[in-house]
Amino acid sequence: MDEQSRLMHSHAGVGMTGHPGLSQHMQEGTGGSDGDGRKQDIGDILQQIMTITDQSLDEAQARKHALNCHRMKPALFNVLCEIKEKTVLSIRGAQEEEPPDAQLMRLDNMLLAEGVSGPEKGGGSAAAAAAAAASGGAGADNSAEHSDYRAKLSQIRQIYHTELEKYEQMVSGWRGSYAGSHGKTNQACNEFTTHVMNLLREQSRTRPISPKEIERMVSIIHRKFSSIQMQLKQSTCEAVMILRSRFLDARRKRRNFNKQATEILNEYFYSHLSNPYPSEEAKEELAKKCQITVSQVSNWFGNKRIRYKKNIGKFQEEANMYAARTAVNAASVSAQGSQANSPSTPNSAGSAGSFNMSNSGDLFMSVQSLNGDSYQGAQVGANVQSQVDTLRHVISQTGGYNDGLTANQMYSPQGINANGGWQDATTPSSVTSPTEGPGSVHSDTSN
DNA sequence: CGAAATGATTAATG
DNA sequence: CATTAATCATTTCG
Repeated sequence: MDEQSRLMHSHAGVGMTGHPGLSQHMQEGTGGSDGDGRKQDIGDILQQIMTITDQSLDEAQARKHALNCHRMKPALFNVLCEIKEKTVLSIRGAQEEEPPDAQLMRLDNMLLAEGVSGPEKGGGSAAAAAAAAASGGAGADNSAEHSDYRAKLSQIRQIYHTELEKYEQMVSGWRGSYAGSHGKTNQACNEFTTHVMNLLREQSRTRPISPKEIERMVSIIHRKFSSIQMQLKQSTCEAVMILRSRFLDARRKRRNFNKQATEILNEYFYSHLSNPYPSEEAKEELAKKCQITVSQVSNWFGNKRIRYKKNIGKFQEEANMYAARTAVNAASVSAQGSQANSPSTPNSAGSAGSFNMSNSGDLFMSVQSLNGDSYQGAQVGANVQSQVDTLRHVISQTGGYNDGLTANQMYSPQGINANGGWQDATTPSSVTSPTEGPGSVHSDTSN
């Protein structure tokens, strides 16, 4: 205590030099007669301040009042404020500026994108109703699956908003373009700030507290609150991410297509085996028939192609089955038009046995070019092609005469072809059956 | 229950 | 942007 008072003393002495306010007060206070008396006064005041907390409350109040009324008080107060200001500034001058939160921006953007911080569409309790209504509208299945997700999301949003409101603060000039809501009511923060300010003001009567310091205090509070806010945003983001991965990852809610849909898809696949890449329209058609989306059709074909190619043997049975079925269909439908089922085809798609695509590709090419030249529409080409595909299977199933050809022209029992797939098959322009050429194909198929 | 089947996602590719 | 290949997560099957 003694030590401290001496310290204060010396400080006061230092501060006195060149302090207009102090000298002014001094003059009017003591009349400027003797310096020792003034020092004595200051010492007394300081002593009283230092010991004030040791006293009982009533005593302290009385002493406080007395001190407040002391003639030296304003001057001393100013000096102390100034000293404090200086020391504080020297302690932490530059490191005030916090890093301009790029992360906060990211979080905020994400929340906005996720529909959490955006405009509330169908608020709290109405969320379930909204979901229900939506389920009535488009894609009942889809929305029904998502309703749970939406309910949970709106729950998160609600919590987020109520919490945010508490910590929201009117940061006056904090990134002008920043999308946060500025003018919102800010219960907790404002409340707390006001409380602290009142407290400080109250204390400032007996304790050296300058307006600047109050300001700084407020800014500290605001920073704290904003960091809380950020934490809130962060955990909200986390929650949303978890929710997303739990509900929106379709892998978790996979349903097998119904049998009928699979039949349709397989039918198409095996009847277009040489080029199982449905056009956009074809995909739409299939999607409609199967009651699934176009992208599901795409997925299906993607999976099918890759899995077929990977292990043709496994699909042999299936292939034959569908091929036979569609072959029967084709035969019965266009029985008289084309007796293409005759195995007399010279090139015979000898490949058929192992489903080499290069041969079929050539065949396809020739048919296509033929169509291109002639008046026939593409439709015919497709028909022919699909029949050829199915026939190849029938032939292969029936077994017979293709072994030799398979042996010398065929390789890779497991591979589609050496080039690796359907894609390449259509590209080579050279016709592999030089003896006959397109003409034979024409005669074979359109006869 | 474990393995196979299967629909969806992802990274790489042209 | 469509496809392939690898992979994931689920469903179905034995």
